[in-house]
Amino acid sequence: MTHLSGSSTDSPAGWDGGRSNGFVNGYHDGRDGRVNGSGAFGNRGSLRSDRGGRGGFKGRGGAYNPIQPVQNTGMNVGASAVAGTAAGWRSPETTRTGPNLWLPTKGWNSKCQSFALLCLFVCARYTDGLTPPTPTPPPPRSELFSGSNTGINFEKYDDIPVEATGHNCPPHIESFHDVAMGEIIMGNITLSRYTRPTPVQKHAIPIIKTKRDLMACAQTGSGKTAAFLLPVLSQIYTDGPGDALQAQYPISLVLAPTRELALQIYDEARKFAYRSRVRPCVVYGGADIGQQIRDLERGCHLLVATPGRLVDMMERGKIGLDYCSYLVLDEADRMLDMGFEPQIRRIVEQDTMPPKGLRQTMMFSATFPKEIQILARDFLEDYIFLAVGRVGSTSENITQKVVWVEESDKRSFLLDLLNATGKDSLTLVFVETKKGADALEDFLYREGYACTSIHGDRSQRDREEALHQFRSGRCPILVATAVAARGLDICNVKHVINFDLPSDIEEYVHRIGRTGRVGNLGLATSFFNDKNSNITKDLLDILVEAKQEVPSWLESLAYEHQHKSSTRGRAKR
DNA sequence: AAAAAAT
Repeated sequence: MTHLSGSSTDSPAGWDGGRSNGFVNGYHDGRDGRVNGSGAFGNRGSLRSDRGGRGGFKGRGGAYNPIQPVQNTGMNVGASAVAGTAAGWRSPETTRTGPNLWLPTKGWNSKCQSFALLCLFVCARYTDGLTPPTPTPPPPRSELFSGSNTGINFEKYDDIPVEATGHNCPPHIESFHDVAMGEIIMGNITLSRYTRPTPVQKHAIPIIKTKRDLMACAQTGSGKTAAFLLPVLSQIYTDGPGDALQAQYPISLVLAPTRELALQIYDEARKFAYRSRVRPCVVYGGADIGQQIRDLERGCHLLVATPGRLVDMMERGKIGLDYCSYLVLDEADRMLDMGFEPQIRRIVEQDTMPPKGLRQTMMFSATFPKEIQILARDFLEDYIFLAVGRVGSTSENITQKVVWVEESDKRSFLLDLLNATGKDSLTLVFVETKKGADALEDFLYREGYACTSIHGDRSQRDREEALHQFRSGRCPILVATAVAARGLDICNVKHVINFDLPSDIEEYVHRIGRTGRVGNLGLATSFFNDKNSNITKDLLDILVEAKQEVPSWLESLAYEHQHKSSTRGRAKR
């Protein structure tokens, strides 16, 4: 979790351990009750044609600042004008002249009755086709907030050196109370049982609250997700939706490299948006697009997405990024590598999203190769670079073992490891190929182990089901490809096994980061043989830095490799 | 070479 769990690469989930079972069978429709259903904006016409794209910014008598949207300009027909007069979207500090739709009417502690009253008010008031986005009714608290799983080494995070560079970097905070995030956020922080911010949260929250662009690097499981969700949601509450009232114009966009990670971030966002008017949505491939569209039409202030499905939605005219003031790239180095970069440029630079400088851009990852940091500057303006610990380093809460295992011995060695594993802990086994994942799962299944597997050739339903079976402990062994390497916050993963080592060190860092999160201890075992010589040097460096035991054969190999390889270091990438 | 990401 990136949050304390939070980041994505870690996500905030870290604190409360695991996901909150917010969905069934891979679909997330019908998760909340609804006041007005969809179709609230029946008279708005098509997305593009009634706004003229960017042209919508003109004629407002002033420069448009999407980060601090002009309030109450009266320019948008319908919904925004109505909301303006209803004082619905203004800062709670400045407006209390009418029922405030953005905040609970009786403050944080009010119960569901006040929500019902609010709904009645909303229904009575908007009978003219100008109904605003549906408020999110409070789902059961227990569904959203599961127990905290902060570990015994949580306090040790304070020993990690922090680097924050850039113009006028605001001071860090020591407590969530040190920065004004509003009663809703503070209440949800309490419900999430976050007591103290993690280092990345201490620094990133004030930076984001002062509306600065940010490139943040922090170890896996150190709370990155919450580090961006909390301040971004807090800004949305404070600023109100501005002109982005219509369902299809999110104020904030979070992009993630895998569908399951997008889903996890969305679940975190729902947690922090509890009892607020902010409505998070998620779109990703492999799931019913019709359901996702219907969900969007009920209102979307914060959108979590994977790139392909988002582009599809944009091309269908279902989502406009014209008023997107906040852009977050989670697992940013992955999002900007060769596979994703064109799609990111398509979304961020070649459509209607406000340009850098007007929007606020935030990037998070546990790894961030120098070359990609340079590329990332294309999307940032006067940004602050934040690094908690060395970029790309691993948590000392993870015990890393590297063992020499020939290909032919891997299976029996794996069985030995599994047999030595406690009953209640989860084991994540990484392999390099999808075929390999299928084969290994079959093997373990035949050997009588309760296991499942996940990879990109599975149906989305199967993928989500496998993850659910694993998280819930029904299948305490998960065989996975790279799809599960980044960001997923699964509490109680005690052991990560690299049945096949990856070819680059970043992948290794993210994989083993599925354990040892938020101060908990974890174990990572990697099978090494002749096929892995490419990662020898980087792996050795990581082990030494994290004060791990280094096998003498690995040291020798690294020494030999150094003398025959001409492309050491980071010439690649 | 492989994995991921739209259909």
